[in-house]
Amino acid sequence: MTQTNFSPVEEQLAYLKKGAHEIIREEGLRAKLEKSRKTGKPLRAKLGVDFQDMGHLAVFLIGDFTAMVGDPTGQSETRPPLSREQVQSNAKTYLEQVFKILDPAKTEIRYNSEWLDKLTSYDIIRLAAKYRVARMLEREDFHNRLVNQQPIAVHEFLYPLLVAYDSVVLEADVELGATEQKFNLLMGREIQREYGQESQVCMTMPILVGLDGSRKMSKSLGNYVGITEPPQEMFGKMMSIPDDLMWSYYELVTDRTEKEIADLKSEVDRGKLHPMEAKMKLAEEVVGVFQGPEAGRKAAENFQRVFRDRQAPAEAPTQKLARGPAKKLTALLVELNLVPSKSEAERLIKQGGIEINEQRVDDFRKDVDLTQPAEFLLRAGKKKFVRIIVE
RNA sequence: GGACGGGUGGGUGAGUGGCUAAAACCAGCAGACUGUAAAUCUGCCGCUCCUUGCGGGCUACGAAGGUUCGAAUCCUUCCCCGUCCA
Repeated sequence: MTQTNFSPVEEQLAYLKKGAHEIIREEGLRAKLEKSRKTGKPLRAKLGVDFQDMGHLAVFLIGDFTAMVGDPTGQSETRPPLSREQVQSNAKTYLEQVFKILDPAKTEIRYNSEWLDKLTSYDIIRLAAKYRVARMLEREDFHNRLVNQQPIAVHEFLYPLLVAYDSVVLEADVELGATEQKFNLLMGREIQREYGQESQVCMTMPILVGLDGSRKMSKSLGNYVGITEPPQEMFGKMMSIPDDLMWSYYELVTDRTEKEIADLKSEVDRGKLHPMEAKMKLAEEVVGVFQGPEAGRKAAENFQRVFRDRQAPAEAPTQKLARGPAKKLTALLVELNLVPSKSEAERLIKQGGIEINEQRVDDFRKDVDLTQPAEFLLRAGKKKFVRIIVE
């Protein structure tokens, strides 16, 4: 796991700075990088992709304990505590996604219940004694709620302390987080010092704005692209973002350098490159990052066929059907899971959303002949295609 | 412990005895349009059956009972949530 030949410090630093919003403190980071280069000991980064690329060790921390306690959100609301089962199933999904970007060999997965479960009341009170209420209230969210007379539960004060304590246990050199996590990250620095450790460097990264172009990307807000989603889906979602938002995605998600991005942008601004072209490129690259370049290219081609040229996709999923008596089209649509109910199927047909072999179907009472072998392409709505084979 | 307020379709939320499968908005879906799965416009938007009709049946307004020809709407009990006071 140890790796002795790190790149020169300045090189590493430059790479790491791309996409980072703020580094507290850059000097500290430089010092740590220098030390690690000398000793050949990789830095331990609490959640860090880029660090891994530089040969350091990423520690992916799953806050299973804190999730069960309930997280304070930025929405000035208290998130409900999750059950152990829920947390476990979430963790599984996280890891699935995480390993799309992190190299498992250079990643350490830790669950914070591992140590937090063991803390005694005594330990917790001692931990709590290391921080002041006034400092706690510096956090904007707490401050606002206090001023507006909205409730703040005591455990919410504990939460940042525990997050900070995680850094102590992990002996983190660097912690990465979204800008909104800055408070927690900084707290890690102070608490580590209290426990006689060298303070971690905090790197904050801009929050990725969701597909709606205004709120942060979040699964619960439903404006997200899942990184395990099928390429087609991912591509489509990327195409639906507002044009202006492209650049931030280019910066945060793709490997392009800032200069490349600036060049692209100026081409678009000068009308030399069509915004749609730029966005397609983006979508292709984003898919490429998670699913491989090949998948990106295919998704792009497919998108052009289906949406620009309005043709059937190159390859539609196929469904085999056993031969049998003729069947109502509506029933068939439900059976194929293209539509949730027969009523919905009827509506779709009435609205002209069903095509068989590129021919719009307008009789919702139509029967589909299944008595002899056949093959046809069924289209339901804009994006669902199924190649049916009756055998 | 006390005082109020509230639980309605995927979400917000109107509706206080029939005209309500339930306003409006959002989300979703389809069609048109478009550089796009954006924006805009139009339509749809519980399930199901058929003889596809301003058709029939079923299910639905926290839960269970009750009053009534008829209840999301009135009564009873229960469960849950919120705010304020202690």
